[in-house]
Amino acid sequence: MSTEAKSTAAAGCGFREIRGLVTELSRRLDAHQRGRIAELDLTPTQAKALEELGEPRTARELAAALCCEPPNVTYVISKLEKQGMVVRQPHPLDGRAKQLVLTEAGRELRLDLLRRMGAESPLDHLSDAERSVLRDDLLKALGRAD
Amino acid sequence: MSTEAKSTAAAGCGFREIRGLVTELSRRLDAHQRGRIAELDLTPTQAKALEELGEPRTARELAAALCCEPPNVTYVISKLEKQGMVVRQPHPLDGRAKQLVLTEAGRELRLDLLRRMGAESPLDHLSDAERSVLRDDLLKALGRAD
DNA sequence: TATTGTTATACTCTATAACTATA
DNA sequence: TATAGTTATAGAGTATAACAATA
Repeated sequence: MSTEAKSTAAAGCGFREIRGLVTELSRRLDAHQRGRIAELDLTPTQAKALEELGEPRTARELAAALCCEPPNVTYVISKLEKQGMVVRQPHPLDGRAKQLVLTEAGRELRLDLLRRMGAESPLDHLSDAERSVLRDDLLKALGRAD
Repeated sequence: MSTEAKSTAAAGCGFREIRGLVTELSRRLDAHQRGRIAELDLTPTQAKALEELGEPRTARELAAALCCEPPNVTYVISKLEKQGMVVRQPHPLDGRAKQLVLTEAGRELRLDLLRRMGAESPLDHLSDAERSVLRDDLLKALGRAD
């Protein structure tokens, strides 16, 4: 295709190639997860919030977990509340805060979600040994090999 | 299918752990690229378009490459055109279409971008051998090992 | 009649600022 | 005065529909 990228790639395997592979794998895993999430009529952010609410959290804590600002938590939680999946309860220790707590339906939905996400995966064709190797290499790439 | 979906996960390394590692690595690589892109005062989509325009493309082709709809190409290209990086030329074979062609400044910017993106990377601490192993594992995970 | 690119428009998501109620 | 959550509002980005020019 283009010649300018080959200077670095030619030596061994270059940054751009690995970046492309990681991106592709990431997209494939994400696509799989989005499929499971869509099966339950959830948006990705709703699903993330649902995952985080295994234990009650304040809006502030949830915002930190979701890496977003508090108004966005209000936005997402309001939708989940309308669907009857979560309720806002007064915080027992701080009258300003609210505890976001899953309803019975919310807990069921969360378990359903986690079950679906773990059930099948685009990595199923790998053997246990291959997965183990992949994990170790990823850890090494992230600079925290054991 | 087993009712205990985590039986394999608990034993070795599960889907969720690898997904998390791949996502983290992907985010880290993306963050690195966003840094390089921001250095040139570009948005990620502009950078992607710039990369794709190594050869002239029609808006339709660029939309396919960027996985978006044609109006969004108009949106992005109009910005790049205002910055003097690209021009819309009549297509030699189809009067309806337009060829999106980089200007001299656009070509320079594109090369600068590619050079910066390849210059350093969050994978620099890996040896050539380790990178090679990582690449092979990723290819295997993607189901197209050599 | 079909297709290319553009315009007009709406929707989603996210961010900042202002407001309230507690602390 | 500071903090938690909400509301109001604005911005970027992406989508659909309607349109003009061309095939």
